[in-house]
Amino acid sequence: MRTFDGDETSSSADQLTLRRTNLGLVLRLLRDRGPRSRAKLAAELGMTRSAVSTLVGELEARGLVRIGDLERGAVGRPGTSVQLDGHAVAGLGAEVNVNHVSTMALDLTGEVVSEHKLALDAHAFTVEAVLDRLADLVRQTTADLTRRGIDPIGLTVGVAGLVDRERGWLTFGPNLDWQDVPVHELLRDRLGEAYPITVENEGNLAALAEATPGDRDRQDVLVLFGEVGVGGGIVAEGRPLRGRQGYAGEFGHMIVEPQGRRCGCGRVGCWETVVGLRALLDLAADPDDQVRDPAMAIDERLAELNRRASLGDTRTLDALAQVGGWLGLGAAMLANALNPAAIVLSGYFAAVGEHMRPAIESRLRDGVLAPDAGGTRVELSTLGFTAAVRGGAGLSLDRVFADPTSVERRPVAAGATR
Amino acid sequence: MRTFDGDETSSSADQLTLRRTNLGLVLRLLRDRGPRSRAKLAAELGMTRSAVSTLVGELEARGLVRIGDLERGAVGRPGTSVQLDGHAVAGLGAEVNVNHVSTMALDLTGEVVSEHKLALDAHAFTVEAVLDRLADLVRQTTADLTRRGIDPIGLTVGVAGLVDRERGWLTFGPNLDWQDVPVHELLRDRLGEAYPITVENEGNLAALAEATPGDRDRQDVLVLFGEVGVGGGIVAEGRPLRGRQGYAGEFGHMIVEPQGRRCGCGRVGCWETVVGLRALLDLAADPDDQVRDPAMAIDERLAELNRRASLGDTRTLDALAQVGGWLGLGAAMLANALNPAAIVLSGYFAAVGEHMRPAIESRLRDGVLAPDAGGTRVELSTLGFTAAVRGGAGLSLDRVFADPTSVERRPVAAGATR
DNA sequence: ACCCATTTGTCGTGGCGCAGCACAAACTAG
DNA sequence: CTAGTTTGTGCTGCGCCACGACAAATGGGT
Repeated sequence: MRTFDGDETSSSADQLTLRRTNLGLVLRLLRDRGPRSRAKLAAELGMTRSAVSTLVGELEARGLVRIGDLERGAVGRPGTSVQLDGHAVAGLGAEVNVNHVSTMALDLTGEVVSEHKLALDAHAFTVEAVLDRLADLVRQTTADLTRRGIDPIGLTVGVAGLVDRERGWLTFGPNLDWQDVPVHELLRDRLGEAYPITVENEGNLAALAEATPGDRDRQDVLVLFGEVGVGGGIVAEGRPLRGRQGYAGEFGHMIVEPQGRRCGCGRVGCWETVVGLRALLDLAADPDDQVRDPAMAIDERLAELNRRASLGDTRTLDALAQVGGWLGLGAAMLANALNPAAIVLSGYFAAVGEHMRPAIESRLRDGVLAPDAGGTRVELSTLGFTAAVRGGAGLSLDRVFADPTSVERRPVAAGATR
Repeated sequence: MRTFDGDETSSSADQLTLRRTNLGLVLRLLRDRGPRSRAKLAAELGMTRSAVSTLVGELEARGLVRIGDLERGAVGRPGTSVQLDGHAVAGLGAEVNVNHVSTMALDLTGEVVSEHKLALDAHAFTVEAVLDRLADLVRQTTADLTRRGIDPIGLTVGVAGLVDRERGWLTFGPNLDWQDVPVHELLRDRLGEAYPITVENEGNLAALAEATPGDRDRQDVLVLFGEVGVGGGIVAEGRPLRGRQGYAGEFGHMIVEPQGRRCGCGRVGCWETVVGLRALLDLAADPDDQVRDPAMAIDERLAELNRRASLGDTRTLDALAQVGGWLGLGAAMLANALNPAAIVLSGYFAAVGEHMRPAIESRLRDGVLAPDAGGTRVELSTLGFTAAVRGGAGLSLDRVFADPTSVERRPVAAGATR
C-alpha cells in the first residue's frame, strides 16, 4: 500500500505529482542499488517497461541519468544500463564551526566534486565577518562547479548550536557564542537566490552523513560527536529527528553524575564533563604533559595518546577505559531509548575509539535491556571533520531525489556526445 | 512539493495510488479540522471543486463520510457540510498486561464504540490461556460492532515487552515473563483472518494515543509510564519511533545512579529504582503503613498518598518531591536528546503527578540546554490505563486514513434514510 | 417583490500518465 | 541459420484531475 506523505501542509496530488514521484522512485533506485537496465527497473518497480522508458527519457533530458554500457544476460537481447549522471547538478554543504568554516559539493552519484576549508577562530571575528568568509568559500565552490558545467542545486549550512529551521536562525550557539543570528538571511544577502539555502544543526547533518539512504540497516543511526563539547544527531527511519523546535541531539548535557563536576554550561555532572576531550586529557596526563599543551594541534595530541596506548602505557589505557566506560554508559541510555542500528563515534571519539571500544561495548551490552544490546553496533566514523558538510551536501541533493522535475530540462544538444 | 513516501519496499505509483492518496487527504483533513463543505475542502487542498465532489462521492459510497447540515456563509449559496461517518468501520485495540487484558473499538470519528476489560494475573496462566481470554474479549468487542453494523478494520495488540513487528512476536517480556511468543500467529489461529492483526509495543501505542494526528503541536510526544516498572514510548513527527529492532522506549533501565540500588533486571542504578512505584512507597511510608499493603488496590494507595500530600504531610511531600526530582532528571535527559513538544506522564505518574509537577518542571528547566526547556511541556495523561488500547485502535484506523479504498464500497441502498 | 452579486455543486471536455499489447531489435544456444 | 529469449519502443485505452460553463441557492439592495 502506498500513499503520498501527508506531513507537509496538505496539498493535493495531481498527474504531475504522480510523474514526480515515479521519476524520484527510479532515481532513488539507481542510487540505492546501482546501474541497471530499464527492464530490470520495470520489474523491480512493478511498472511496465514502456512507462520506465519514458521516465528514463525524461531523467536523461534533465541530465540526471545517462545510458551506459550493455548488460549481457544469459540469453536474449542485452539491456542498456542506466546510471546516475553526476555532470548536471551538485548539492552544497557548508559548516560554521568554532575552529573552521568549510564547504563541500557532492554530485548526484555521491562523489566529492569540490571541497574547501578555512581554519578560523570564530570567537575572534564578528558574526558578519565569519559569514563573509563562509560565503567566500561557497563562491569558490560554486566556481569550481561552474568550471565543470555543474549546477548547484541547493546549499545546506550546518551550524554548531540550536537551529530554528523555519526561520533559518541560529537561536542559541553557546560554543560559537552566537545568539539569535539570522543565518539564512545573512547568507542569502551574500550569495543571492540562485539556489535555496537551508540552515541545519551540525549534529543532524553529521548523523545524516553516516546514514545510508536505501540501506535498511543504516536507517536508524545515532552519531556521538566528541570534542571539548559533546553533541550528536539522530537519524530515525532515514530521516533526521529534530524534535519540536529542532533542539534534539544535545546529548552532551545529559546529566549522568549528579554529584560530579561542574560543566561549562553551568550545570553539574553533564555527560561532557566525563567524556569530553578535557576529561580524557585530565585523566591521561599531568598538567605539564605535551598532550595538554594548547599549542599542539589536537590531531597530534590524539595521535600521541594512541601511540602510548599501543605501547601499553597503563595510565593512558586506564584513562581511555574510564572515559570509554562513561561513553558506554551514555550510549546505553540512548540505546535503551532509541534502539539504533548503529552508534557512530565521531570527532575525537573516532580518533581514539579503537582503544575505547572494549569498554564502550561492554557497558553497552550490560546497560541495554534488549538482548544483545538490541542489535546496536558501535562504529567509528571515517568521515572525520567532514561529516557535517557531507551530510549537508547530501541533504541538498535530497531535493532532486524527491522531485527530479526541480532540475530543468537541458536544451537538446544535437548529437552531443560529451 | 510532494512525493510519495519511499520508505516501504519500492513500488511505483499509478492512477489508483493517486486516487487513494487524495481520498486519504480529504479524509484526514475532515478528521483534523472537522466538518466542512466541498468548496472549502477544495480551497484548502488546492483542488477543483469538481474533483473534490467525486472524491467525497466515493468516500460516501464507502460509508466513510456523510453529508450533514447546511453551512450558511455571509453571502452566496450555502454549502453542505461533509463529515466523518463512524457507522461503517472501527479500529480495534487490545492489550496484554501483567494485571489485565483489555480491548477497545474506536470508530472513524474517534468515538469509543466498545470497551472491555478483564482483570487477570498473567503469571497464573499459560501464554495460551491468557491469549484465549484476550481472544474472548476481542470476540465480545466485534460482536458489539456487528450488532451495530460496523466492520472491524484491523486489530492492533499491545504487549508489555520487546516486539518484533515483522514476525509479530513478543521476543522478550520480562514483566509478563514471556519469551519468544508468536502472538500474531496465536491470535490469528483464535480469531481468523477477517481483519489484519498487528503486534506492537505497549509503550508505543500509549504514546500514539497521546499524540494527536494533524495537530502540529502534538506530533512529537514522549510518554513515560510508571508502575512498578517504568516504560514509555516515543512519537516523532506523528509516527512511532521504534528503532531498528522495535526496542526503543525502554526508559526504565537507563542508568542514572551508577552507585545506586540494584534493579529487578539485575543492573544497578536503573531509573526505575528511583522513580518506580516501589521507590515512592519506600520513601513515603514505613513497611507497616497501609499504603504498602499489597492487599490494597494500587489506585487506593495512590489516592491515600494524594490525600496526605494535600493535607501537607511533609514526609509524603518530601517523597513526592524526591521522586519528582529523579523523574525530572530523566525527563531532562530525554528532552535534551529528543526535544519533544510534550512529555506525558502516565500510569501512577499521572495519579500523583500534580504533587510531583513542581519538582519535575524545575529539574527539567535546569537540565535542558535549550532555552525554556526547548518548549517541552509536562502533562499528565487523562487516559489512565486505556492509553495502550486506545492507541492500538487508533493505529488500526490509520490504515483507512492512509488508504480509504481498503474499505469496500457499500451496496447502493435505494433511498435508505434509516 | 424583484434583480443582482456571490457562492456552491455538477457536468462535459481535454490533457496527462500509466497499463496493456504488439512488434522490431539484439542477443544466445544449438 | 533458426528458434527462443529478452529488451526497448510505439500505439491505444482508461482513469484521474484541471478547466470552464452552468444551474441552484442564498443575501442584500431597491
